[in-house]
Amino acid sequence: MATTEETYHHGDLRPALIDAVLEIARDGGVEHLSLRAVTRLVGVAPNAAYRHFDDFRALTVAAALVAQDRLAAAMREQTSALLAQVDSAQPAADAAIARLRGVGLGYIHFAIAEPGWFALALLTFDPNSSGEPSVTVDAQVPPPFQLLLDALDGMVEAGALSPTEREHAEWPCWSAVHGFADIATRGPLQRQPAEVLSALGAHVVDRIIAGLHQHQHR
Amino acid sequence: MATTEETYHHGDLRPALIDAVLEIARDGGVEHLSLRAVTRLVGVAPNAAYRHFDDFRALTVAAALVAQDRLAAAMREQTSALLAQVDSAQPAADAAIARLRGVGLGYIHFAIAEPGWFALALLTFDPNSSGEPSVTVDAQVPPPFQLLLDALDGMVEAGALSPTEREHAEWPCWSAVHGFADIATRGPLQRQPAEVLSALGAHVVDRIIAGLHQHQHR
DNA sequence: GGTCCGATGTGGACACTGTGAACATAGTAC
DNA sequence: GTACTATGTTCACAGTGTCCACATCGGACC
Repeated sequence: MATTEETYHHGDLRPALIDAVLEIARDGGVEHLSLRAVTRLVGVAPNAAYRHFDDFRALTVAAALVAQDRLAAAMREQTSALLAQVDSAQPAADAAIARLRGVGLGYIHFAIAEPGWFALALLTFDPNSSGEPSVTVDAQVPPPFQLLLDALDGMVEAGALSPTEREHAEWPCWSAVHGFADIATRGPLQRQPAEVLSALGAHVVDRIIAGLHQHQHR
Repeated sequence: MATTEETYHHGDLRPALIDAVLEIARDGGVEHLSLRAVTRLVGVAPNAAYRHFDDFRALTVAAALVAQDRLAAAMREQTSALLAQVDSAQPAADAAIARLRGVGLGYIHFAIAEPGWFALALLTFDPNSSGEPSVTVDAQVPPPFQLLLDALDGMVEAGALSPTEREHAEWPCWSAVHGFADIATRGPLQRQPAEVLSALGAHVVDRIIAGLHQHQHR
């Protein structure tokens, strides 16, 4: 990995620090993160980080954005895999539903497979000091959330969801999927084997998708 | 409040420490919790806590259990309030549904109204050192979760849910409600006004309840 | 009634943490 | 070759949880 020889000046410290955060978060969990552990891993003095980040928090957020991108990538992969199983002869609504399932299952499977990165990805929000209310984070929609919005809009286009049902539909979906990921990761299900979590996660996704339609109670 | 005069021995330190944790968590948030802050508030040396708790973590968990009880109490109140609106002439299924809604709305409203206590209540789980898998925590079901299980069983008894639909139904419900509380508390909705959160929360609860029935997609 | 003893709280110390200020070095531009 | 700027280092400080030795109280025992 060290293509550049060891010098007094590291030369590529900023990305190296972010990588170190990702590595520590991956196999130690977010709670083992510390400025000193990160710089120690890179082989540099703790304060060197302050040339590239205002704060330890800022470093953490920069790495969290990377983790968020990986989460989004996993969701896209899962979506593609499910869409590939849909026969092109089937109605468009089926494909739209498969896409929405992929978004949810991708989120959940990433959380199960990479709990450290998943926890890291959540550190974007938090006590952002100043804060006038904003519907999303910093007027910029995080990529994973954008995937959900697009999938829901696709449902409407495909006729799988009425415009009325579409309203605010992102919140039930996001709540259920994120909530399950949290329960499976930090909550009462945290020690369950991956197969169990995967099966329960699929059940959660199917139930919330079913609930998007506003039918009468029987 | 000091019925016992100030002595060298505090005399009632254990509950006092737990109260202090609750107070700090309530208006400072869980991230401001520290052994030293807690003992400082009580007016005692940091090490005094070690006569009553193995660990700072143990103190924290003890307070978390109290917070969990208060959460459960809020859920029971909300459930009673909703049940009171149901006419006794209405079918039993309506009452069962109202009860389930109360469980979910109670959870969400508590999280919105007391975010510090809510975050504290979640600290029960976590890296419990050793850990063979257990479906619930320490072979003991937390009171808030038990309320959900009872409400779902009540749905079956009232005929509002088939036994097949009842299977694993606790996870979609818990995921959606807990997930929304997390989003509203620590996530992208954290700065929204309480009315907005309350309305969205109600929407989430209604959607997940609708999804419990396994009808066909239209 | 005096004496011991266990329960409870204190003080000091240690290894950590994030962060600020002052200093040192390397590479670049003139 | 000499300045300058970017980038790391070193030292220092306040804060954290936790361990160890000590102080002090209340109650039990003879």
